[in-house]
Order: sequence, then structure tokens, then C-alpha cells
Amino acid sequence: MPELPEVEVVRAGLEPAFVGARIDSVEVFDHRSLKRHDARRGDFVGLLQGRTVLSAERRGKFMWFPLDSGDALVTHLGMSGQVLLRESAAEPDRHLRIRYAITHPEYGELAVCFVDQRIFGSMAVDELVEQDVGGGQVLVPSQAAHIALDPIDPNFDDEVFISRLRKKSTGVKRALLDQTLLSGVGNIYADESLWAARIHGEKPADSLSKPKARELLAEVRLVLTKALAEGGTSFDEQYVNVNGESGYFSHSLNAYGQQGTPCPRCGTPIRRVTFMNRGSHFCPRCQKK
DNA sequence: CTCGTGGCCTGATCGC
DNA sequence: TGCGATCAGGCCACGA
Repeated sequence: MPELPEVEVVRAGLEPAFVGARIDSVEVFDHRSLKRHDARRGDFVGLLQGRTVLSAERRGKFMWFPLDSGDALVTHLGMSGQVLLRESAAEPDRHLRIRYAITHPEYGELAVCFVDQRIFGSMAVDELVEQDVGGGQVLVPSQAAHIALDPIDPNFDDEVFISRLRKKSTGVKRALLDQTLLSGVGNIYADESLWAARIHGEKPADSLSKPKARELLAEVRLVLTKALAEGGTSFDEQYVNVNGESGYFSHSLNAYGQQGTPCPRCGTPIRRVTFMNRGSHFCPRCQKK
């Protein structure tokens, strides 16, 4: 379940060999993996062939690669997406959906492979639009322009987030998962942040005091930063980083997937309830509504 | 406008 | 042994 830390690990892993490379050819094995691509902009393959990758960018769970054409190759991993760097002659991975043959001036011929079991993820070629983020103008793909900055972005404005969060009439967890409020947080890190801040996910966001909202943001940042330092969270080999090596943050989860095991803070068994069509894990003693 | 739900998707697992 | 039901949850379209 790639969230911000996992996506950042993929972005950083691709950067050395993909940036500066030329895309020689593109094979699309399943067109459902192009659902984010607007065909009115042109043929996906045609827009990519012969182009050179200029950089590797990320905001929240969106990743994109600006091209020398002025467009960008946009990637969202969804639930089970991976981008793997392979030798040109490597056997195709299971669930391979899109394959890019590239040539890098230093590393030579390689394959960038988009592998996605459940096809919730997708790639697209999109135009870059200018956006004012307070710290200046940035370029962002049009389809990711509605997403808020993520909390580890240097331009993220804490006070704006806290003020908007405290006006939401919905539960705190739903607000944390709202990518237009703050991006990059998914189910795992939402549960972990709420546990760390001792907040029940169904507590109304507009009932949070300002200090409590600040504390929550600090915990979100800490959880994401720690996960990033440990290389992302991995379950069932679903998430694999760019070389095919699993992330390993799962051992340090305090709430997510820990139902029945004692809360590391107070010893009360962690509970799991279904909420928003997904599992929510919390300590019934530390996190009261 | 805001908020909440359903649909997309595959494979592992479970009960009968 | 086989088979249908259930579960996992990212984003987005749509209805209230």
C-alpha cells in the first residue's frame, strides 16, 4: 500500500537511471493502466517515444517525470503498483502492465517496468501547469494540481492546514485521508498518526483544539519521516522498491494491523473496526471519541 | 458548496 | 477438491 514514504523511495530509486535517459520504446500490455491518460492529448506511446526524462518529482502519492517535450509522465501506484528497474533482457515480471526501454548515457540500456496486480494505479502523459505555492511558482501535472502539498514539502503551510482541518465537519481520520487538505497519508499512516496523537479517528475534526491539531500534524510528520528513513512499509511483497527489495517498516507499527495485541503505551488490546470501507485500528483506552 | 458512498480491480483466504 | 463470498484500500464520479 504505497503511501508517501513508499512513493518517495520509488522516486529516489528511479532518479539516478531514469533522469537523463532517453525513452526508446514503450509497450503497453494492459490499457487499463492508462486510465489517467487523456487520449485527447495524443497517443500515450507516441508522446513518449524519443523523449528524454528531465527530473523525478513527487507530491503526496503522485510521482511525475518532466520530459523534454514540456509534458510529464505521471505515475500513481494506487494499491499495488510498483516501478521496477530491470536489465533490458530480464524476464517479464508477473503483472507487468507497461514497459519502457530506455538508454541512459552512463548506465546504458535498461527497462523501466510498471507492475500492478490490481490496476488501481495508472500512468499518463499530462501537461505541466504553473502553480503558486507560497514559496514561489512550481510546475505540476494538471491532474495533480488539485492535490494539497504534502507535510514534508518545504512549502507546506502548517497554519493553513490546521485552520482548514479545524473547519471540517467530518471525522479526523477522513480529513487526514483527504488529499486536498494534506497529501501523502493513506490508511496505514493515518492510523499510526492518530494512535501517536491519542485521537479517535471518528472524533469530529472541528472539535480539535488548536494545540491538539498541531500535535496531530507533528505526529503525521514524524510517522512519515520515520517510515521514510526505514525505507517504507511492506506487506505480502506487494510493495517492492525499485530494485525489487522489500521495505521494512512494518515491524514498527503500533496500531495498524495490530488488533488483539497490547497497545505499546497502555497494554489495552488494539481494536479493529470497519470505517469508511476500510480497517481502522486504534487503542480504545488511549483514543477516545 | 460540502460530505459520504459506491465502483473499479486481482488474488489470497475462508467456509461449506 | 472446488467454488463462491469476502477482504485488502488508492482515487474519483456522483448523489444528497
